[in-house]
Amino acid sequence: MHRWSRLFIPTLREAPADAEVASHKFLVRAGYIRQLAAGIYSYLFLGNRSFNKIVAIVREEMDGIGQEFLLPALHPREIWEASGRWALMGGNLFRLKDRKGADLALGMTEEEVMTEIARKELRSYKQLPQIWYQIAPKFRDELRPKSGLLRVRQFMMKDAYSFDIDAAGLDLSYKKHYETYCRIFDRCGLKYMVVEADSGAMGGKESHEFMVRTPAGEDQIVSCGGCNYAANLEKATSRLAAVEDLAAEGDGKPLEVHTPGQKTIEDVAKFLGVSPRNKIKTLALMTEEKDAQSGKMKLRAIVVLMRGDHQLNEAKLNSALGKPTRPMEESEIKALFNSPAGYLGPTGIEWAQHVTKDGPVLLVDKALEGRSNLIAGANKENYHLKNLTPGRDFQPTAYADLRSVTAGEACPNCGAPLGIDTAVEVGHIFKLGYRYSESMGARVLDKNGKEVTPIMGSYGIGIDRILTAAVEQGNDDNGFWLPPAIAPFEIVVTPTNVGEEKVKSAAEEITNRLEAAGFNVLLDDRDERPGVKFKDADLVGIPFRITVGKKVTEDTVEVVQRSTREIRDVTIPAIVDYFQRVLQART
RNA sequence: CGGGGCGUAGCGCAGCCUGGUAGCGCGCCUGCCUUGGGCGCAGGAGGUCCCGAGUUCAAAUCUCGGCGCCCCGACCA
Repeated sequence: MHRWSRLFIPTLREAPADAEVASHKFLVRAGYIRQLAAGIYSYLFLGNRSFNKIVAIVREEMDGIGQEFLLPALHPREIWEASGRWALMGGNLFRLKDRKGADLALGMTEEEVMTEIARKELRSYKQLPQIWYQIAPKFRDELRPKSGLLRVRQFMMKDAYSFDIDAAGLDLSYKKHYETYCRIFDRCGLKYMVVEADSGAMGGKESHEFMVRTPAGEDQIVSCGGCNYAANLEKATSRLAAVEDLAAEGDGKPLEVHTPGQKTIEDVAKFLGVSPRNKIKTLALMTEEKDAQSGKMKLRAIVVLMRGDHQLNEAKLNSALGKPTRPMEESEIKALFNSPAGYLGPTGIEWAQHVTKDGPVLLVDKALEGRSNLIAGANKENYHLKNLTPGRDFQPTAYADLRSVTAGEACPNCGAPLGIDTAVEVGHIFKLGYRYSESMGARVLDKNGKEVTPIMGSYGIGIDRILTAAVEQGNDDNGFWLPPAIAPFEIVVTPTNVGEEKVKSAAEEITNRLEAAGFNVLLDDRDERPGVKFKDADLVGIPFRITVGKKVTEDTVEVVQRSTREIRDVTIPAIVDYFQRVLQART
């Protein structure tokens, strides 16, 4: 029997001053977690119980489609070199040296280790498909850990990897994960959305994120109220209303206009009496790439054109270019384009006509494709150009979707207005493709005895974030309530006065019977005043409370549902039946 | 890495400007009392004032250096 008086459940009346988000405040106040260092937390008794329940659900569901491994967290530099990520991951990868001076890394994901096993062991198409997973700590040297358990340096991840002979096989492995993830999050009692996602630094094509809406989240998700379209802002698109182009002025050729001191889009549009929609926003960026001949890194100018009222989406730009960029400095703009920074425009510059060719790259957002008589900087202090038409007055390297969707724009599928919410990512599935199997040299023989590279997928779930998201999803001023499936206890039994023999023994009896029926029950046998015990019961995330008080003389207790505060009298003999009915859905 | 803030008892904070006895609330311990929403009374324990150096007769307080933590931004599977 779990007696509160004997357990370590250090609840706090006040939240630590540095806690900002609800989950952080309450998990600390409720005695679930304690901080060890920035982004590093210990789980105490209640936290660990909840954590273990989540792990059990994930494991049970994953065992339905895959096999569990346990991989080392300490990785030799060599395998990260082999995949190319030693250089790519930058500061986010924890690195250390052993006493001999050899470089090691703490695993942030395990594509390399899993692929290394596949490379050495998989020989034949007959061994495929494989789905291997593990539940293990991951490490990230975050620039800024924050929000309690939401962005941390060490966390527990369920990571899975699939190996298939061909794309059709990968589709199936991916689908299995998609469905399994839905079952996992359903069983954990989370309200979640599945959104199309950008695959970012992972490479690969198709990708979905499992998101829980909360203001504490760090992701923006775009969703449609009219259909099931949902996507991460990094990936989302929308249907734009047609824009009326300006009429050509003069002979229709680019026409210089004097715009003294007008630098911003807003200023220029107002000054010329046009809408920002008829203006071109010119953004100058720099990226680094390897020179084909010398093999040395060199800078490459990237100029991006957006519709005046649109925002550049960095994630989209990154995936269009395949590498990150930084803003160009004023001196660089001057040196490369002989233009003052506020008046840069696309004309009169020899743009590379393909990304593989030398020269500055001109990427133009699709919203400008087919437009005419636009206005942009003239590469000359205090002047802009009218009558600009892409393709006629300048030749873009390429058109691409580079724009961030804004709330209220039309859904690409059905046209209904789109909404934007903040959310926290609890799961992410990727079709990786050949990136790791190729670079690390995994090969199997196919039916025809020919060597082929297996195609991979990778699939993650943040265990800690399931708990955090659940707290974010269910809390009020007094504390939080977890879904029964992941709560440390489903029921807390609160005798109002342990000094009264009848109350005390009834509480014990009820606890015994519920435990015998398989429920997780916490008996608050502390000799405290009722107010203290009620406050604690409200705080610690347990979804049901049984108050044992005066009504024991009538063989009756009160059952309180934490989320709704609904109170119901139940007779003691009926208590087990009652919870079997109410908690029936639990697994 | 840029900007801002903080570091004094387990938690929340005051004291610092203007150098001299380290303080408040909650929590904790003992006793009495009380028992349906963080009771009441009495007594008590608990501090390298983040670390180091300096100035000074004297430093929580002033100066310099370092470390840690939080927030905003940048970054981000």
